[in-house]
Amino acid sequence: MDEGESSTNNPSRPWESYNTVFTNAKAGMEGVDKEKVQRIVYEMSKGSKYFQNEERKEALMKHKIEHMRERCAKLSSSDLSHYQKVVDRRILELEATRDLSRIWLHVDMDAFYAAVETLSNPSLKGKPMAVGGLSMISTANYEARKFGVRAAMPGFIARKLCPDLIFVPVDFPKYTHYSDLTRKVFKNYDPNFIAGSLDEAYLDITEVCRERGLSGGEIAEELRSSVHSETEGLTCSAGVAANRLLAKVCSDINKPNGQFVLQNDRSTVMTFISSLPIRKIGGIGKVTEHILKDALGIKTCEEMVLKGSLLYALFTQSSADFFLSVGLGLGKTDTPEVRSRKSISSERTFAATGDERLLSSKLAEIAEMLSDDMKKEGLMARTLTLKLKTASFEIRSRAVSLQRYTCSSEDILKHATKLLKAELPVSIRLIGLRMSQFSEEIRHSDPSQGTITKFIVQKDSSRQNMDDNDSFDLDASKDRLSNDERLSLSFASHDTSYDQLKDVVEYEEQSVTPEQECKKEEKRPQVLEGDALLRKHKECNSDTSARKTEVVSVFPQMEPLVWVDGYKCNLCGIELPPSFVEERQEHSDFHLAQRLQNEESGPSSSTTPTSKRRNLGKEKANSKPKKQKPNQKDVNLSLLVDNNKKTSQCREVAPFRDERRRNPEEMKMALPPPRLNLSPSSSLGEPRSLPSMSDILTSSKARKLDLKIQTLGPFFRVTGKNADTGHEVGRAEGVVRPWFGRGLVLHLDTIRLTKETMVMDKSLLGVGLYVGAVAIRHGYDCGCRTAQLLAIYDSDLYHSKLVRFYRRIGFEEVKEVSGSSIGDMADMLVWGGVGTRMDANIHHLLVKWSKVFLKSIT
DNA sequence: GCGGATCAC
DNA sequence: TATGGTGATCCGC
Repeated sequence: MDEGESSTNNPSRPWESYNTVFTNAKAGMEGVDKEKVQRIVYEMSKGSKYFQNEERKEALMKHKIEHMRERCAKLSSSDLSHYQKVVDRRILELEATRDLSRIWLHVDMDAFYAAVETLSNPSLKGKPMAVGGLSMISTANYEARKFGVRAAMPGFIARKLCPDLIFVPVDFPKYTHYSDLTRKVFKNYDPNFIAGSLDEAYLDITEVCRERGLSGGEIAEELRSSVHSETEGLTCSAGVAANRLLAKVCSDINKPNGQFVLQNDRSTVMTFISSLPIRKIGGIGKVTEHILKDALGIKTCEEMVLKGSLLYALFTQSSADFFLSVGLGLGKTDTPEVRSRKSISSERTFAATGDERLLSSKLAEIAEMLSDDMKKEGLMARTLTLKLKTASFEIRSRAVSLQRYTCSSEDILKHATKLLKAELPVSIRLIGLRMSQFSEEIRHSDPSQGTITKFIVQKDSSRQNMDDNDSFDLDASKDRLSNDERLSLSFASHDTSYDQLKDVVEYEEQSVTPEQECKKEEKRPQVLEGDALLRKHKECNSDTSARKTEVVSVFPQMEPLVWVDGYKCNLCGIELPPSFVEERQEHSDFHLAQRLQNEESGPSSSTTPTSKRRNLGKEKANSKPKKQKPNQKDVNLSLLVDNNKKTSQCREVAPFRDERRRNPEEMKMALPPPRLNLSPSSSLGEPRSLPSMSDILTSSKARKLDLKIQTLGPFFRVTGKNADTGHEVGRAEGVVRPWFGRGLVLHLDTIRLTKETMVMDKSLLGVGLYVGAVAIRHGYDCGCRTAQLLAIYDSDLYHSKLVRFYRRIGFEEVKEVSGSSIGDMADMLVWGGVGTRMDANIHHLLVKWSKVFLKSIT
């Protein structure tokens, strides 16, 4: 830790001596051989998993600081003068909120747990003692602190520092009892006091002071004395100041068994705050302290104001506001609303293990504990978070939001198990479960009950095939092609207003022999981030002749799909009654997608929904999907059409394009207002616009990624190639089509990433995001509002990863297609499998991604 | 809404 | 031999 500064006993700067006290003598640590403590702690930690993790975290912090420095160095003087204006304005605004009319008192019990234990066992008095165990110490008494023993220190290290240390196990009921005694006292001074924890509280003593004509200091004396007698001997320290933030700082100054009063006048406050080290402020911890100190040279609260322009340039507005108000000595003065809990959790540490059965049983125990706690509190919640600490001390969390509120251990365990399985195999030393998003009594309805409005279909739409629908032509405004022309052109380049797309490669230009294609077909690709699965790198798709022929042979088949006898698909024989309008449309899509697929993967592929892995014939409809090894699968999504449909009667043929969206000016107006929040990546508060196709492509080039989009009528294909090797590393394909009254929908059939992706970009969102972004932007340019997909459920592990991946790039789960309901049947017929249907609002996706793509071009 | 981090006690 | 549990919040996806 830092060496204590020279301690001038300047009464107006008590924190300086306090600071000395803190490093040297706080809580009886005077005379501690800091060097020796430091050395022993280091010796005992060195090389351990814990230690390694600490090193990792430290490196991360250094990196953060370095990054902050770089950004700081890039700020121009005009940037700074701009932010200085922001600061000046903000200071005025904040200053206007300053309230010096309240008197706040912060009470903090001295070494509370240890003191209570000594109270109930006087023989401990005078002996070094710690509450806790060999793994962790909660509190140490003053005798122990002389040896350097401190709270949050592992017991085995403490014992090394102080071999005679007595360990007393924690006894919360006992502490709660004494805590209640203190609170009875607090209540006499402020019935609405805020209990921070068992051993500390904030009291607004303004009224008591006024009523009794006593100063804050006098009240503090009296209160502390009262606490001492009511608890039969416990001592506490107090701080008195105009707001809670300052009072908290003050209560630490003359600890233990002391108090400090800061007068309620502005200049006293400013003097007090000016040289106060930032670390003394609640909310500024080790990391923030380092970042501010090492990157910006801010060590004292005063410098928060002096360097305010840097803070506003480099941090979010809310962070900068906080820092600035700290620098001004401002803090909360109101009596806050009663805050209800927002989550409840249970977690346990154990000997690290990777044994699935052991972990399962741990998980079950924790689910049980959590459920019990919830029942005791009468809580129901719908978001479950699994927390893991790996053997290497890495913390992971995985969450799901459930359809219903629950507190049952069965529900919790069921979903927790899913989450856990998705992480295996992994060696774990801690499992935790947390529930949040509580139900409110007011809202009794099930939040999951999205309106599954089923519109009654009165008339079968006989036009199921998009072939006869001109609105699918992606380039309706110019040189519309006849069917014949389309065929001869094969996958024509998207006309594109983006020069970056000029280099679109026609399939004819590609050169891979059918032999190569067949060989490659055997190889299995790897997954995203090495975990998920993938399609092999360099797909068989690159065959020229085969593809061409395939295209020619496929597209002529795109005559309208016919429902024989009104209900039977003429292509595959599947039966769908006329009332299943949407399912029929999706089924039709399936055939089209399948053709596209065949065109790519060769003639050997079947063309019916009952083939390949999407196969889930009627006879298997209720059976569990076959488990496959992850590495045998593609990352494969199927985009569904929007589910909220109207009857054919209501149908309007949507214009192919929403022309409004083609107008850049109007497009801007449709955007959300620029964020006030000056986050690190926002440049000078300029309004953000959606990433254009050019933005995406430009940005991708910086990553050595060549993106191309090809279209054929409503179909599109996005390919991403490694700019250096020319190898394909990812692709997305699908179809754009109108949906009744809903405009156009982007139906993405597949997104695949190859093994090489890993080499190019370790980021999960890297190549996949770019490929997806081009597709989504394409959909946007076509006027689509919605995109949907099906994350195929092949195994717990794989499925969960897939869903998580799509969630991270912005899709949301719509429903589970599990095969358990009649409604699922149609989905299964269309998609040939079970899984999770997910969708996304295209505009939202672009907004969400804008930073990624706009950042890299500025 | 999710996941990682930070913070406090 | 060996480094906690609970809850909140913020930030960036």
